[in-house]
Amino acid sequence: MFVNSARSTNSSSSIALRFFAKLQEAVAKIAYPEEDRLQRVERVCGVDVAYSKRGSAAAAVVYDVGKSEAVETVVKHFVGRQGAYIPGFLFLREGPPLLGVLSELRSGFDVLLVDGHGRAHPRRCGIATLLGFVAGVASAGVAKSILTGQLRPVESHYELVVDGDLLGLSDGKTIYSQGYGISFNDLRKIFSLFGGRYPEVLKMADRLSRKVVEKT
DNA sequence: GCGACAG
DNA sequence: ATCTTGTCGC
Repeated sequence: MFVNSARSTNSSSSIALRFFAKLQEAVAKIAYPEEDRLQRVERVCGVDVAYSKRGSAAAAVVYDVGKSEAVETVVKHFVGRQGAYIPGFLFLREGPPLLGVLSELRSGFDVLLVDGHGRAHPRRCGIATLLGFVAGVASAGVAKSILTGQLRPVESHYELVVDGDLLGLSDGKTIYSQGYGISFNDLRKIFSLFGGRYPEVLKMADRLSRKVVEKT
């Protein structure tokens, strides 16, 4: 399977991208429950990918929030140049390697944290949502910059809104949004749990993936 | 047509 | 994401 990516990055430029866009729209329709689903958030799993010209490395870290320590770690190195990054289709680039490390994890966790957006996406289905759906686990997106929408101050934090839709929560820097199988209220719990900041578990996954890929 | 555009 | 020197602040 190939996807046009050279000059054009919009969803109407390629038949394949139009298909994937439809997939995102379909998953968005069944990903966000109204009722709360997260009973507890004691263990979280953070995933990230790092690159070099020769290849890439994906890391998954299961982390005990109460003890503030990693429970299990998995890293996989992939040889070869990765596919191009296309705005709105990050999952095409990072989905496969992330699914790879997740499948090797033996520890369980309450929610998957993905470096990127979930519902805060043009089609309401970023990599956090799609990865959670494919892996069959509850998930949330944690991004370092906005893809769509704007921040508006509310109380002591910010809300990410677009056309009147509430898509995420932010501390002004990091943006949290619903992934697969969690309500907005569940997202609030997660946001509060990490004080709205970039979670340590994702920093660990970031450092680990970079460490492995740099020696390539 | 123009600008924006997770990582 | 990665590349990459200097610089501001604790």
